[in-house]
Amino acid sequence: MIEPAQFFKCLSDETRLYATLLVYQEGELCVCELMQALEDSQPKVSRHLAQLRNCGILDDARRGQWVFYSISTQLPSWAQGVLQAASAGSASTLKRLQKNLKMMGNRPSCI
Amino acid sequence: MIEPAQFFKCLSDETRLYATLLVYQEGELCVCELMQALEDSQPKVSRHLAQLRNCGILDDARRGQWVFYSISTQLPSWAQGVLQAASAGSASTLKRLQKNLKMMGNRPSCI
DNA sequence: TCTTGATATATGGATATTCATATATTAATA
DNA sequence: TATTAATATATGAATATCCATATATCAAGA
Repeated sequence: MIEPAQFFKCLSDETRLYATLLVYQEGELCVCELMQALEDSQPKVSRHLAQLRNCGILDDARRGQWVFYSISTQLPSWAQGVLQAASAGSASTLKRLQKNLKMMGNRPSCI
Repeated sequence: MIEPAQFFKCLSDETRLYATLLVYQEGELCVCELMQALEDSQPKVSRHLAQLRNCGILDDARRGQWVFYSISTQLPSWAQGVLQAASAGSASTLKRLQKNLKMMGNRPSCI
């Protein structure tokens, strides 16, 4: 079970925060979708996702060549409350990142 | 206005997290009360409080020889939502720290 | 079914930077 | 002068990021 301070440390990095909030909003996203949305390099995104997975914030599941990330089913409800509040606090940034996502062609989620 | 990632970075340290939650629960506390509650050294507590003040999470007010800290009136509501959720996630630790506080003699708040 | 190449993702190593803490000192108030 | 609080400095630990490379999957074609 994740401790509050560790949870906040994970969300203290913008890449990890927005990756988490995007997954929270969208349900699940693969690495290449998150690269597009966040406009970041593959190794950078991958490393941060690994950290979120190791902390128990995200689950991963491979389907074909893609690895999809979703909010961990183990995440306690207080932490989901934090994500809800953080989404409100990041509304304008999230809107921009979700626009990046929509502009992406050939999204694996749609196959 | 504090950004979500910066806010979470501030709460990612246990001293700052619990100092903030204690102030959130108690209304206001001075440095020496927080030292007792957190069982930490004065410079350590002071340094973290300065950081919380600089980030706009806490306000400070000197009354006589004591400096009292309270939740900033500028703190946006999404951030207060996070503190509410974090309090639930830290319930057992908070209970222990508040016990330390109650055991303290000569509390400035009571004068 | 065995390559070959393309795409997707993860990781090792190197480096630079940030951060927490301890100790010592200073400032302010009573 | 005693108490309370803030700050300066040094040090070690943690962290982020980059580049290069490794692994995994899939799609074609022989």
